[in-house]
Amino acid sequence: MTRPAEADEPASEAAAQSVGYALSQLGFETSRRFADLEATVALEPREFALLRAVAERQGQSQQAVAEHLRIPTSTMVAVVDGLEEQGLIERRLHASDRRTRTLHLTSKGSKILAKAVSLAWGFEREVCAGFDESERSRLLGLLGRVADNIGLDLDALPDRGSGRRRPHA
Amino acid sequence: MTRPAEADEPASEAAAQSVGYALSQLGFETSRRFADLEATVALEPREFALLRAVAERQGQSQQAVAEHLRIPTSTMVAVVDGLEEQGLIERRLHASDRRTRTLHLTSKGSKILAKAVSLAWGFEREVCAGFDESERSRLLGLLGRVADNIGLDLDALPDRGSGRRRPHA
DNA sequence: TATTGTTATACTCTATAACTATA
DNA sequence: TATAGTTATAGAGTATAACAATA
Repeated sequence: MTRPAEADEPASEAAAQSVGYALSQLGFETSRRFADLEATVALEPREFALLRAVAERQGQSQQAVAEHLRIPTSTMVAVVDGLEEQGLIERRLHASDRRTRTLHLTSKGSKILAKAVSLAWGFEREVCAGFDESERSRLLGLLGRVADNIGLDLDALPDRGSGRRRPHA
Repeated sequence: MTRPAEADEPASEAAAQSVGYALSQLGFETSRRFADLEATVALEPREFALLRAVAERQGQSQQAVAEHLRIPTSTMVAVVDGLEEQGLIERRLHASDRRTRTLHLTSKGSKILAKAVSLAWGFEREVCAGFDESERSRLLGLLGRVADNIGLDLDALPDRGSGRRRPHA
């Protein structure tokens, strides 16, 4: 970036011209929209994430999935409870270790997950409406460079620090 | 975008190739980094926003600023209390209406704001490291189109719904 | 003694609504 | 009666740590 770096540049003009601000706003809004969309199939984002994690390799222990998702086990219990009540996953006893519970997708859970994934792709199409393939990959490339700049691994699972974060403004 | 839209595309591969996911992750992370950075001058993001709003036109009523920032007046009180305790702004009595308090930046507040703005620009340079001017404006242009696609006005102040939002994953 | 999962609890953040003092 | 600001309160969400069963 070549933009001037005067410290006393009018703060009010910074917003529209700032990549950081734009990313913050877009991230907040896309998360919100995505959550609203998944609510259509009665899933919260983290429930969606959990379903995907379980689908990826069924029979994982509850703790293994919790670590994968980087949520504390106490939270994990509540999320699993909810999904089990909805009949989307089920806890089973581990073959040899009776302390651990393995997680499995039910057929209903599998159907809901398929719908949820479909919704997610629909959202992606909405986000990228009017982009041809080269534009979309260019955008992904630029975003990847930004991620590198701030040391974020886009392929990794989110590292939710100690909680909530608001868009800066 | 021209990407195929199969509903049952492997969810695990979606992440890295998805603009929505990338935006969500980047937005979360940039917000976090920005907050950490502003903490350097003992400011939270919304305190920074409040300082900017007051600086933009001093003497506004507390309520006017609250509406501008879209935060409930009860929250506003707490934020103003904090900034006043730090000596960055001060409440004054309105000339003619003794119910309202007008907000003013102190000289200390002005200095801190200048530092905070400088930090924000430094962060922007970090985010856009290695980008030449045309790349940066291309990125801003693409992000602007995404914002249009989802009906987000990047020039407007954030509309924080009923609270926290996590990156979808 | 260590580990899996569970429960209890305490904390932060936010918003709603009651309250006061003015108008 | 309406409005600016304040205070009180209740809810959601989270994490920490005590706990029970098993290894």
